[in-house]
Amino acid sequence: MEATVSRKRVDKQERKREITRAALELFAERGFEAASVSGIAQAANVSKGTIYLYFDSKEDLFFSAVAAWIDGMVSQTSGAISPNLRPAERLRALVHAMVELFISDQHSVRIAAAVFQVYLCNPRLLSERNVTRQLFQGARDAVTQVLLDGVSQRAFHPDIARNAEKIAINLLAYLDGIGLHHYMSKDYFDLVEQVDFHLDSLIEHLRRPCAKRGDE
Amino acid sequence: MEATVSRKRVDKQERKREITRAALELFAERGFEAASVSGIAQAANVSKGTIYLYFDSKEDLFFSAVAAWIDGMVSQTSGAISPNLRPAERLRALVHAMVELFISDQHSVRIAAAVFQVYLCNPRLLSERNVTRQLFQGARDAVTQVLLDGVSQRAFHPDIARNAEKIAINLLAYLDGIGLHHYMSKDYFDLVEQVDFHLDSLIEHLRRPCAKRGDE
DNA sequence: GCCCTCTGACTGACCGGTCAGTCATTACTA
DNA sequence: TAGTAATGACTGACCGGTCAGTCAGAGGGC
Repeated sequence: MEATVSRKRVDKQERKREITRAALELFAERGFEAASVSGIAQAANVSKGTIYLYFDSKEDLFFSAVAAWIDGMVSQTSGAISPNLRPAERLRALVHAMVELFISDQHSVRIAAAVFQVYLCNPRLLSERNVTRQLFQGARDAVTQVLLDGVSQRAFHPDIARNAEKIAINLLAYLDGIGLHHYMSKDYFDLVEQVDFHLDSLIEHLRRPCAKRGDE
Repeated sequence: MEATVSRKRVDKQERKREITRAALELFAERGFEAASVSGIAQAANVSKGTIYLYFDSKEDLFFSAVAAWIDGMVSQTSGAISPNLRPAERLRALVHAMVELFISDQHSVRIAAAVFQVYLCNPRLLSERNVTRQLFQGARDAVTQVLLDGVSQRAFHPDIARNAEKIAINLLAYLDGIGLHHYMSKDYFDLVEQVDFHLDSLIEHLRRPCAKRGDE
């Protein structure tokens, strides 16, 4: 009865971890909606039914996978924080370490994007998961502001003025994703190098509505 | 024949614009996958079949909607750019104006997130739409770097040190989305105000794995 | 060691529902 | 009437989630 060690085939914790790992992989690769539970089951070498022995729903699986990812990041970073620092300093150090880890992890951007979009598209989850609306809006606003302020500060700061065009075009490309493709199909870095020669046609192109595939 | 004013019911361009507008609304609200073509048709007051008279596929509709959104932003901003500036300066001014507009548009973050995730989850599109892989990776890296550098710079810059905790907790909350929810169910802003008193338990909480719903 | 019982982790066929996309039909104008 | 724009019922695929049934192996009696 007591001390029930691993009984049958595989340790339940281990199996749950395996499913979680496969899920995180697929959620990061395809996003929440496009990642199917069947696909995750296949990747974890279990049947779809098994997933539902360990998780209540796809949503539960998603947040469990993200939580496991966070747990991993936190355990990797929090150990190195000196306990001698004052609390506020320790939090700063923790954030700094997590940012470093975040950058070094290939999947981080995709996972963060998936989490962000799931919350964006399901405001209901904010209350269901005890995340206050103010908190989320604060986070969203902070991300937006930091993203945009950061870009504009970088783009216009004199110290990095020589990279301004590169960053600006990156932002434009990020913003439209397609609007510049007819222009960008030429070598983009060549464009940047010769920016003064091409800018007129670029802006001219931007002025015109994007008339892709002709309006018949 | 000439000056083809509204012929049948509605001008085709106008109808296409209406569908595009409804699509952008729903894509922004629910994301690419969760926004259904039927729903978009309903929001545009047309039938689903009509959508396919104007667009080849849902994907085509999505990128057309985004392109229209970009066209709108560009036409709103490019007109104000003085032609007397040197080309590089004009590009900077254009970016600056677009950033301003981006911030002021409620849907911008959601649309950008959707575009970003669609590209993240469908690398195939990068080549199909003549967006070079380098360009996209550049954009992604720029966004990531700017996002994280911006957060850490802000958090650690002495001028804004008094907001550091707020921003740090925002970042943590953004990163995990759920890991802090048991903590955050208390008033988050109270926490920030009394950060020195709560930080120890916060970090203690972060150290422990998130054991939600018990592992049985 | 052997056999039998019993458990529970696991399976995969199946369900109701939704999706993107199609096309025969209708509605309407010129 | 001729011709086109618009429709919405329909299709086949796939979705998340369920559950009756399977079977490897733990455990107990001898």
